[in-house]
Amino acid sequence: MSRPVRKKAARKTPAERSAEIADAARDVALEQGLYAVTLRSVAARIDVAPALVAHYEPNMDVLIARTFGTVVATELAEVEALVTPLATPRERLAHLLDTLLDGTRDDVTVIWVEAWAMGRRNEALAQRVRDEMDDWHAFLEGIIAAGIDEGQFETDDAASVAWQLLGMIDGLNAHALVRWEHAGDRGTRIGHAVEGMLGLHRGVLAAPTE
Amino acid sequence: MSRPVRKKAARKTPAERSAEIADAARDVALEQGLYAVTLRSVAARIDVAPALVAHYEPNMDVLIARTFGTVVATELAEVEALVTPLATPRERLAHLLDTLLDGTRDDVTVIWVEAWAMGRRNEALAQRVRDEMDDWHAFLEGIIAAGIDEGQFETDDAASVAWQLLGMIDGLNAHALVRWEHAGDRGTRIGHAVEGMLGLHRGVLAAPTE
DNA sequence: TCTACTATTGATCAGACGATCAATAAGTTG
DNA sequence: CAACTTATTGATCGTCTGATCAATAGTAGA
Repeated sequence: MSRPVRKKAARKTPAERSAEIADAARDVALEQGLYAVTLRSVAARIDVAPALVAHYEPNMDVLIARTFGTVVATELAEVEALVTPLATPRERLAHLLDTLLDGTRDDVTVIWVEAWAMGRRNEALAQRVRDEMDDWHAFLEGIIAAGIDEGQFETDDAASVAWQLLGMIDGLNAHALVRWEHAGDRGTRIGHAVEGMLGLHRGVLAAPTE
Repeated sequence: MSRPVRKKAARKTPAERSAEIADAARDVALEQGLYAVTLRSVAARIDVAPALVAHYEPNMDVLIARTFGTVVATELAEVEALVTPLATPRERLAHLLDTLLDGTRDDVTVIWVEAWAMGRRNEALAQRVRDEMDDWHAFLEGIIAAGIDEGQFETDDAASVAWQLLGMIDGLNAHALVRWEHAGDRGTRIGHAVEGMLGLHRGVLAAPTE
């Protein structure tokens, strides 16, 4: 006689349960992508009835949008913490590129790519995507502007360079999702493009800092 | 008394029907994306029973992969026809960038973006994506190699520049899918980055050809 | 004309999805 | 201890998905 695998879940405070659901959604998204974030998958992960998730999240589109937001905002915070301490804008930029293109963040890349596609059918998500892109853009622009101030970079439009850079990073990472062979060395030779955008002499960006 | 809307479809030769299904799948993909290419949506578009589509396409993953392939290969052929007649590699490259970043090809961009995401669950599609990326890469590399031969471009690694360029184009276009404000002027200022990659003087690429 | 082939169909299956709702039970307040 | 609130549940609905299969009906060839 096999009995039901799950007993009734312990009653928790709304705050606790809500956080638990958010965490589960985040984990599912990182492991299997945004399309896998469903009522049932989230419920199963915390061993709870699907209806409970629906009770806390009356609209799945919103949960998906929020999950995207937390994943991406977390990544930005991590990269910021990693790069900001560095001494010069040039170092910060070089280290940022190395970090974002080292091929260890495919889980987040999938979420970005799926978000661009899903955003056309999920306006809450689209809004969130725009917001997070704005945050990333502001971060990059800050580095570039600092470089201009210190006379390291030369460009008349830091904002424009920033979104070009973002596009480049996101595109190269997206390419890697299908394991395209050429995507392997992403990051090793992106330097010249960036040097071109910032009026640097060839090789300056990749050169070791002394 | 409402009668069934559809009579039995006229019997066609396998070749005809097969082509009809392929066309319908392509139209659905261009209008609503790859995720909308389903047995039922394709069948409905040509006013035929879903089972008939299944009869011709025993596996939807394969139909989706093939649909992606035709859409993307067609686009490549169009761009090639547009650009190849131009006199110099510099002109070809400039015109290619203008064309691909003019914001009129979102339908194809969606297909690319969805394909990168779907490719992780659909190996047939992933293989096709890699193949089409190879074709695009070869095309770009050809232009760049020609530029090197003619002394217009300066780089030691045309292949590497080619995939960086691809990444840039795809990333910037993907950003536009969620109608990010900054994505509006994609293409107007991509020049400096390319100039950096190709050792050109600033502004040379965007300058009018005389 | 008779036969063989097969294009096309409706019916149906099992599996997902989001969502809703009445019933239960755990906890809180009086 | 009783009354109330509400976290949690199972059951269920309607809709979508890919897939299978026996039955029907055009068509081509002998």
